[in-house]
Amino acid sequence: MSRASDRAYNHIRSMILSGELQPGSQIREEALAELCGVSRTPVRDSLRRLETEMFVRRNESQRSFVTNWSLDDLKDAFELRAMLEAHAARRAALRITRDQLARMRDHNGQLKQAIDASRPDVPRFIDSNRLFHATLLEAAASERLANMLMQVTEQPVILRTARQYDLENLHRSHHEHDELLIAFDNRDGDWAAAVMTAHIRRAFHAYAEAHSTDTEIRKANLAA
Amino acid sequence: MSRASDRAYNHIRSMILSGELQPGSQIREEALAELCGVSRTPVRDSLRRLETEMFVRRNESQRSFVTNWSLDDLKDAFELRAMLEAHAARRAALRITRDQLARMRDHNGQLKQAIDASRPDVPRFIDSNRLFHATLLEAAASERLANMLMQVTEQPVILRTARQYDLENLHRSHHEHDELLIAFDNRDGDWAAAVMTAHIRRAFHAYAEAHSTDTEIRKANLAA
DNA sequence: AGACAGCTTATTGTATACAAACGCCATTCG
DNA sequence: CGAATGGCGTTTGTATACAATAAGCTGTCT
Repeated sequence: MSRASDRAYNHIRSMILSGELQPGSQIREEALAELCGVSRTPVRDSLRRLETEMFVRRNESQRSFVTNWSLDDLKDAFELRAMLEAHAARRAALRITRDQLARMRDHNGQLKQAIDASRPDVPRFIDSNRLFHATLLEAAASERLANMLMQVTEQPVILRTARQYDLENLHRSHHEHDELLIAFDNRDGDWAAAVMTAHIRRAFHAYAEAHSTDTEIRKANLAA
Repeated sequence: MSRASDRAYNHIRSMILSGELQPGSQIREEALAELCGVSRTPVRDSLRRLETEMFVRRNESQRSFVTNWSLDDLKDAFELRAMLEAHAARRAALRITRDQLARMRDHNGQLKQAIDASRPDVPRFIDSNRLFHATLLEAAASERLANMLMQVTEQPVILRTARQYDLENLHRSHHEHDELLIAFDNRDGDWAAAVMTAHIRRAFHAYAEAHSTDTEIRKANLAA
């Protein structure tokens, strides 16, 4: 999309991600337009897009609100993501090219370097991880599947998950990716799908654990 | 959405479904605006929406075209639909209320009446079928899943599938629905998911068979 | 006091004018 | 002759003004 529209979309999205726009709060088109330095037209486009991505919700009289995520919503998104990624892995196992496989190996190598450093390089981990999954999706060769996966992957809470991984989880990710690559080598769709299911579900588990700890800490702080 | 915008959306969508707008053809905003009797603004909204639903595709320079479906795309959509509906069935089996179950039974009863008449009432079959699946989706209680399923169910080719069922397939649908209801009664998610997978895959098989027959006939006509 | 009607204000929806981008075609230069 | 370039027409993007709708408020009537 064009410049103003893109700018508005990215701006609003990042304001939601950063919490600058609080979950549940109403957002008005004109206010956003001023914040983004564009007119209402591109803002409206962005809001429609963010609405389909479930970042934004509209009430019965067309007013927009930042979506307020419950733990159930999150579980839901992860469940769907696990299913879709497993499906993608199965398809990829049957279709992946030598070149794509080589690129996935490379991305996983980069990922390993990022976590083998004296201090883990989390941004680099996230980037390699993203590229790994993107290449897998390319190998799965289903535009529709790719679109759907974006919808469940680009959620605020999911985006923050990787940052909450401890070192052990980072290494596990690397090993799971490795196993995935072996499954691909063997063109074993069932294996690939199973590894991927476990991979995503572990990610959810790691998040939920960190989250519940957070919640407990927050409760403790409030009590004090 | 509001009146003009809705009107434009439905109008354009139905023109695509009816073939009035040919697959692959370019569509210009202003032309559509005139056809719908509205300005470009609501037309643009509609195009964005139809684009996320993959009815419309845009090239790299933002021009819009009616999506042109390949058999692979179709297979893809059915595969995803089978997976998502099975997931929905599994969730529904664990959550469905007495009321929802009663409504599903009722819809399936209506469906039976539609096909037991001396001449099957296909529109009524389609409507009961739709309500049956909608109630299942309600029982599955995942807004995100519902949105995704819409995306793969509302496709032109899929919408036409039901019309291509022969009488035997109509009856099979009824029986599969019945089995699903028994699985729900027993709160057996695995069973429900398996029945649903078979249900959707049979639908695809029926479509593919009719389609290939069509194609063969067309080829024969061209050869003659 | 409570409820409801009518007015006022806030917010979104639509139309339209203008700006920008892009494709196409012709023309020119190597 | 072919490729590059520049202008023209077409199509989409953006801004803005105005219309429609919904929410909130106030005052009145019961």
